[in-house]
Amino acid sequence: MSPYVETFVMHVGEMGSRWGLNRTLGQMCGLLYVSQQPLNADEIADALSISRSNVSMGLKELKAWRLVRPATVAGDRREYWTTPKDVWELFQVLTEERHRREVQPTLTMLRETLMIEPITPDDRYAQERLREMHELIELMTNWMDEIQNLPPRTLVRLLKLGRRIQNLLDKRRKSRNSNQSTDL
Amino acid sequence: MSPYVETFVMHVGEMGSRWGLNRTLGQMCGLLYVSQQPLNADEIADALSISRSNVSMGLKELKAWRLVRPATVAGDRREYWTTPKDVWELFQVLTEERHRREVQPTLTMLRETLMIEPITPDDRYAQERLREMHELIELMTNWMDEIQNLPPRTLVRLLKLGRRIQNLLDKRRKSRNSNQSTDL
DNA sequence: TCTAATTTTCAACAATTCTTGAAATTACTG
DNA sequence: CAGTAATTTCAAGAATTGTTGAAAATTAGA
Repeated sequence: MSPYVETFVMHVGEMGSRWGLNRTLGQMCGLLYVSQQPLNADEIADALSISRSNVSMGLKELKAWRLVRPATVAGDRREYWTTPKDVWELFQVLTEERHRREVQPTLTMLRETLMIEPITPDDRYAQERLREMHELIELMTNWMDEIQNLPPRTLVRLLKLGRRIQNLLDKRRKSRNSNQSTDL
Repeated sequence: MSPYVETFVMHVGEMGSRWGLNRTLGQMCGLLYVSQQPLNADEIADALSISRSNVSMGLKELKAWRLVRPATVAGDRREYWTTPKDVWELFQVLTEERHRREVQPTLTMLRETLMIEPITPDDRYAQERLREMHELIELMTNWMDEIQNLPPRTLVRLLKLGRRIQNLLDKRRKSRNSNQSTDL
């Protein structure tokens, strides 16, 4: 690894644990992301100075994360690997997977718990807190589902708009109030 | 803890590690969130069956996360604790803190690395990947900064709009193209 | 079908992270 | 300004998580 690449790979390694992966997974991802050519398991092990079996396990996990994909190199029997190279795609995959692991289970738990009838006043208070949390998560989840499928160009427009979104929403509300021809 | 509360607290404990906290921190947060009254350290230790010193360490970390705040109970010398009870506020704090821990360091590293002149073709390719990643993160960061300060009601409107945001953006672009009176 | 290259599995070991009780510190109260 | 209540610190041990080499399984080609 060149020093240039190494700086980056070591950093994503350090961050890996904060992103729900771990150090090795982060390093592997980072390395594959900045490598022009797909790499095979031995090359990864070599570049990161980790064991071949660690790479095998790491690839297995990264497959589950949909962060790596196989690539074939002509005339070579070994499997080669790479990540999506489009940051938007990478970001989308990461967001979806994190949502699946970090949010979905909680949503399920909240739905189930909210079915139970609270008895004591304390439980009724707790239920109210759960209800509000459920509402927020459901709102965000639905929004993400809808947003994910928009073309990146639309998302960039939204991002660049920033807080000016408020003007747009205000304007929309005004026109919907004064006029029946809505786009809803 | 009542079984009702316990279900919830144990769940957020399990999820804690996926949210950048850990099991105990998650449990403490969950417990305080659904408790009508603030709790003191002994009550927390008791409810979660963990040691008093563990609670002390946990509170220290949760303070750093801005997820707990002190509350005074009249006629009691001990410190009492609670979380913000508004899910929107809770969500905002969690998002800000996670951003600070999970994204800011990477942004700094990318900025620094992008200052270095790549020599080899491989390094130039790597730099291009870093540049794209930097652009995306910066865009998202700026957006979040702007969005965070909007009133929750505006955010709810945006969330409920979902993918229909595209219509709105299209309409805006059209009017800006055909007409100089923009709100930009 | 057999062989050799490659990948995966797994149980033992290593490293990291979490938890604890005891001691130290701080903050009240008489 | 003691004396006690409450909190924090810290080093040792417990639990969890990550890493490895050896062996098993798989695969491709002869």
